[in-house]
Amino acid sequence: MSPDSLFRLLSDPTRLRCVVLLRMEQSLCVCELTHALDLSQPKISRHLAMLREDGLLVDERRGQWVHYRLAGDLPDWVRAIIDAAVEAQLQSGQIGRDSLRLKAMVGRPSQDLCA
Amino acid sequence: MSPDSLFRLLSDPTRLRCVVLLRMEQSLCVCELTHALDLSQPKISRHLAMLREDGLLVDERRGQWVHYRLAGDLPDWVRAIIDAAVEAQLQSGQIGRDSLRLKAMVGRPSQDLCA
DNA sequence: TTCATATATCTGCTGAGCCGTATATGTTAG
DNA sequence: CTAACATATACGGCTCAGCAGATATATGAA
Repeated sequence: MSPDSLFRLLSDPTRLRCVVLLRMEQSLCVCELTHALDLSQPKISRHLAMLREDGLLVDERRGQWVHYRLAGDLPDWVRAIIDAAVEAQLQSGQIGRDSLRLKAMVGRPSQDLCA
Repeated sequence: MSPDSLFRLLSDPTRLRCVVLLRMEQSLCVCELTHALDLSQPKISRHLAMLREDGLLVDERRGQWVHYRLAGDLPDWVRAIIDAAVEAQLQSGQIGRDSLRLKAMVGRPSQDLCA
């Protein structure tokens, strides 16, 4: 993971929102992210694939669902940048809107309500 | 300065190198950056203008030269991201190459050798 | 003024990146 | 098996960011 790669990845608002939300929620499946960000499934899936291919996220299939989370072996400077992005998105209110939609989602696979 | 803006700005390798070098050197004129990054003057100037227009850099004319430096009123999360980028570029060796060319430059306006 | 240097901007072009739609793949239930 | 759901990917189109090269502007010296 080079600085160039990370900043290129985070330069897209959709990818930034995914990364920041995953940093806060530990792990989310694609349908949860689709719902939280209020975007189409192929769009979310495509961006998650980019983040995965560059090693920023890892995926894990649990039954029908594929859960994504931040990779565990990220360098300190990557974590520092992500944490600063979380702080910034908190101030901008972007996270508020996204996590509000996430909490309002019914039947979330991550919440064992139907998994 | 929104997170989206900052990451979009830093997603270009040329802009990232400018910001990181300015973070380390405090203040540099356009010709020093052109020399250090070994890129064309119009290219450097265009990228500096983008960074200035979004408030990340400020410029100051001193005679023939225009010096750029990081803006003084940047939010903490912006500084945190820039500092992490410096750390990352140090590890990647990118800074080494750029500042080596900078040090090798003769007649640097910032060094009072000819200013 | 005229020349030299430093910086900024304009023009035209090309490729990267993003999108929506459709479809393929994988999983589970019946 | 088929149907329903979740996810991934392929396809085609489109916009825009970045580039090189030329030129404009600003400052200083002679």
